[in-house]
Amino acid sequence: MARTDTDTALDLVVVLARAHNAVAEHARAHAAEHGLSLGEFAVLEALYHKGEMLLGELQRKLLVSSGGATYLVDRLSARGFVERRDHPEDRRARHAMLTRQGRELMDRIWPEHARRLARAVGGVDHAERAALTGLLRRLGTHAEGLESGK
Amino acid sequence: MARTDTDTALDLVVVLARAHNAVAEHARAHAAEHGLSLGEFAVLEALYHKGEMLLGELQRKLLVSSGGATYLVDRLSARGFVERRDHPEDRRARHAMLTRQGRELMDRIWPEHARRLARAVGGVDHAERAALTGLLRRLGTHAEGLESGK
DNA sequence: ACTTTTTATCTCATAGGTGAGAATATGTTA
DNA sequence: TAACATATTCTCACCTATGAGATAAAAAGT
Repeated sequence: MARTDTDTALDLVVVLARAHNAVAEHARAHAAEHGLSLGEFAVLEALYHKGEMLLGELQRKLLVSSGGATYLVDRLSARGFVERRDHPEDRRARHAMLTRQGRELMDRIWPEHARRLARAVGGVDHAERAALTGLLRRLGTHAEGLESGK
Repeated sequence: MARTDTDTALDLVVVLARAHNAVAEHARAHAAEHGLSLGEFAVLEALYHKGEMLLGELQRKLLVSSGGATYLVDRLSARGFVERRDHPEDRRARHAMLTRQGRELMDRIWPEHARRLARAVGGVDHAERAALTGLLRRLGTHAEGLESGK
């Protein structure tokens, strides 16, 4: 029986989900070793690499809801890794930025995190990785561009 | 400044997550149109294509906790799409299976679901899809095989 | 100026899922 | 048989994130 385009598309969706889950699990496990959820780690990582960000920027970058951004920054503030700062010109807006503690934490754990992710995707070699990244980028961009209805 | 293997690995992790999220969002939106969460839809789909399954099999296939499997089957039972049935030989175990209603629901909505997923991954053509699927399968298998610690 | 619309964050009720442990059944071993 | 280990589902307390609405500020329109 002939395999249709739809069949191969569904296969792709399945392996995409499995691959993502497997990689995310490594990230989750490492974050958990330091008492952080994946969302919390993602906030720290974003601030670590971009400096300070508006909550709304965090929200869009991490693909969480507005309530979610508030929640994550609250939790990290309570533990002293992040602090809020009022925006100098727009009084609606607030920055989130790493505290010294937060920066030290990331100095300590980020290299290992990166190493583990590199190991997690180590099943494909350098050249394959480049091809895979290109195809996934195109796939993602296309899927994001479609209206979900239709 | 030279891009290291680690850099390309991190790029891959990022686009993998974005691609997966974008595709999953289409699935989520379609399931929601029929009042189903993604987890609920996944249960129906599994039972639709595999016939009846033990709750434990569902749990492993859907990557949810034992509590999660119970919860999902509970909700679908309450709406009459799924029913539990005792296992004939192992009295610890229970099957979940679609009711006639559940089967009719899936007859009605599955083709459209498949069509939407095919559209969502339509950014890459047939040949690319085959390559992508192969690479992702290898990536996922490798990542699943690694102990999360180390 | 005034009104309206948009933008940014926060609050809160709730959905959805986790994971430890209970309850029960089965399999294994002294 | 008794004791123990393992397997399966279910219960329950809890965690994380959502989304609608509140609040407030800024921007745009009249």
